[in-house]
Amino acid sequence: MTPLQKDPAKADAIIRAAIQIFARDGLEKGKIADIAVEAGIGKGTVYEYFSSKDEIFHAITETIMGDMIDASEKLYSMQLGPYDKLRTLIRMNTELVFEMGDSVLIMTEIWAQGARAIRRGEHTSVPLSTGVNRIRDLVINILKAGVMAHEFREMNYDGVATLCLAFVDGFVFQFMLNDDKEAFDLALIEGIQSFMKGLEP
Amino acid sequence: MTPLQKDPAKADAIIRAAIQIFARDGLEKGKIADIAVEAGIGKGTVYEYFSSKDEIFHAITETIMGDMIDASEKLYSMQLGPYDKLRTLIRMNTELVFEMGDSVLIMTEIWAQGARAIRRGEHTSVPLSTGVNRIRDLVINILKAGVMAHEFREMNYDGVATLCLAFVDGFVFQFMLNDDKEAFDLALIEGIQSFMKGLEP
DNA sequence: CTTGGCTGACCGACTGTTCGGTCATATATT
DNA sequence: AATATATGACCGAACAGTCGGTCAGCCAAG
Repeated sequence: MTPLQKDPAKADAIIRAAIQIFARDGLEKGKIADIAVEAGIGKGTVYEYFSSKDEIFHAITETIMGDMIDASEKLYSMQLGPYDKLRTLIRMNTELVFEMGDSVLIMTEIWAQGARAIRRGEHTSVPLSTGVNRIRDLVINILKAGVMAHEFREMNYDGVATLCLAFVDGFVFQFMLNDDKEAFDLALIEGIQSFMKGLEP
Repeated sequence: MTPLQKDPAKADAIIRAAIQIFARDGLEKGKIADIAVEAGIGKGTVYEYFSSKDEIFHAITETIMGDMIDASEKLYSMQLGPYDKLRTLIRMNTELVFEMGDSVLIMTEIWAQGARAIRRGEHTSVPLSTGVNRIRDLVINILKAGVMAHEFREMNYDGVATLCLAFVDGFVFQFMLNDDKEAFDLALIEGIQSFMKGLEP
């Protein structure tokens, strides 16, 4: 949370180690002690950089979401037609998430955690939502541009944007239980083709 | 695990209570003591019916997956064309999962747990996989019938089946953070329409 | 000498599981 | 019918292990 003075590289090392450990053992079962060992520092030092386990969760979420948003915005600003832009965005994000490998497990749990927080009325402090909405906005803009350019059919933008994000999450979800990269690639090609066909005029 | 003599209604009550508590507090933070209170029995009695917390997870998974499989198989055996059958299967499952409400949070965590078990090499004891595969088989059969009847285009069955399951998971995932039922319905209609259009010849 | 980043032994709260005992009910005996 | 006996479901206090977080001191640098 607090911008740390100290050694920012060490904060980074802690985050990386935490991702390792939490992915392997789960958010609750993952121990601070193990994170410290993985990061090659003492347990107490972890608390010099993060004030609690929760804050580490928070930092991990921002790190991972940040990567996705950066990649998406970079792609968005490229010179590409809406059709190709959307196709690439979906493919890129899906592969990005898939290749996060074990981090996916963390995001899955953090997602459930966020959903619980929302159900409890704590609509604040769910950085997930803001991140997802950022990408959703990009998608909607691409869709609108595509309709304008007659590359896409008329549509309900919210519905299709949801479908689009659902595609990414759902696809990765399917392969969490079966990380056969080859099958993933095949399915992804067919899936994107089918999805894009659904948007044709 | 063991088929219990004793009062089966009580085992059921425990499962129901456990779903409540785990959905609210999470798989790890949900306490056996709270489950007992919710079920209106003593803490010790829980262990007369289930030998461990893990076994309760297991039972919950089978209960929920069982419901989904039953509904899917029932639909599958109905007299309907492939196009309508697939459309209905997707819609039904998506709504079923959405309406599980808080149980979705449990399934999400169990999914991550299962993925971890698989990564650890314990390919057994992941009832999730068998359940998912059961439904996937139904989908593939419907797709094949549809291609045969020229209701669907030629396709890679595995890829589209994955897309189909991804649709359900992903859609619900999107609405975990935003349980606006009206928006959900709208998006679902548009999503299914778009998806089905992608399968047309 | 002083500063402050670093450390790990330690503490205390927490919770899954156990187990000896209670009690309602069923069965046997008179 | 009334009483004695046996059964096993039920209970919750106690236990034992676990872990997040703290803090008193160490050590390297200046």
